[in-house]
Amino acid sequence: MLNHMVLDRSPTLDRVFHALAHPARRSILRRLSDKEQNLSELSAPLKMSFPAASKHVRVLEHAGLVRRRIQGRQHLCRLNASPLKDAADWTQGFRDQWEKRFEVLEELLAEMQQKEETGTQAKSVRGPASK
Amino acid sequence: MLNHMVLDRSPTLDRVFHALAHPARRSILRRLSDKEQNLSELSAPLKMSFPAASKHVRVLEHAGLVRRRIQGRQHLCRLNASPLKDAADWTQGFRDQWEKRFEVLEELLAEMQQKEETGTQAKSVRGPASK
DNA sequence: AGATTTATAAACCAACTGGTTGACAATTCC
DNA sequence: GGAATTGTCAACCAGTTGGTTTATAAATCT
Repeated sequence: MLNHMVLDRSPTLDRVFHALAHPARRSILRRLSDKEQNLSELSAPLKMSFPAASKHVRVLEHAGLVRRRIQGRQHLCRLNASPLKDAADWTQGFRDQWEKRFEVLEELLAEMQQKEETGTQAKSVRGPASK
Repeated sequence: MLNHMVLDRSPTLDRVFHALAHPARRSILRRLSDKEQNLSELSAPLKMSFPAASKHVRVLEHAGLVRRRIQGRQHLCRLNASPLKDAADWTQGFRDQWEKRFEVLEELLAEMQQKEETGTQAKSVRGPASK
């Protein structure tokens, strides 16, 4: 456990992960990675009312993932990806874990080869695995 | 926009990101990356009742991040990190975005150097970048 | 057998989410 | 000036979250 528990208490990560936990908001982020867009454009493809979409954008804003710039009657939104990096960094802290299964496979393979080499005697060719 | 909107509609990602959006649950995951632990051990450092901690573990389970194995009266929990990889992959899709600021800086730097080299004549030194 | 440990279940609660509709304000188009 | 576009706000609502407490079940210890 390299990181202390206190590092998991991060209101920022709370907000970012929560923001990512809704498909509509992920869709908005995706589309913003292309180009700046106003609320009407962002809400158009979503199957919900305009105010609902507007709320989702606000959630993204509060998570620091979206910045808005008002120009006339339009609110132009652009992506701010740096909080996404924080989220990515947090999850990457577990990379060893999800790669571990390869280690296990390698171990198993090594074990099988080991047994094959010492092969000739019939008994104990395949015992119940390591444990 | 390389990925379609439909790819953002993923109940699995919904559950994983939602699971990560609470500090207690992130703390649990962290501690499980060390070793298998039962519910009492997991709940001990959390400032909440045992049933509350138990509920958090269940949320992690439903997100596929934790597997439990009952042994006597203890429920031993272990981490299953593969859904974390999915989350990491999703966020990594924005890596270009949060690295873009460096590109901009590099461009700016290049432009400044350009101007310094060609010194005397000011115009048409660099058109607007690639795109 | 009785006490302790480990965990679930149920009832309850306040707060928040995610959606709706309707009214309104400001900007831009004709 | 009047109409259309863009967006906010407020009220409302059903469902979920995140926590509590109390009661209960099952396994283990003495």
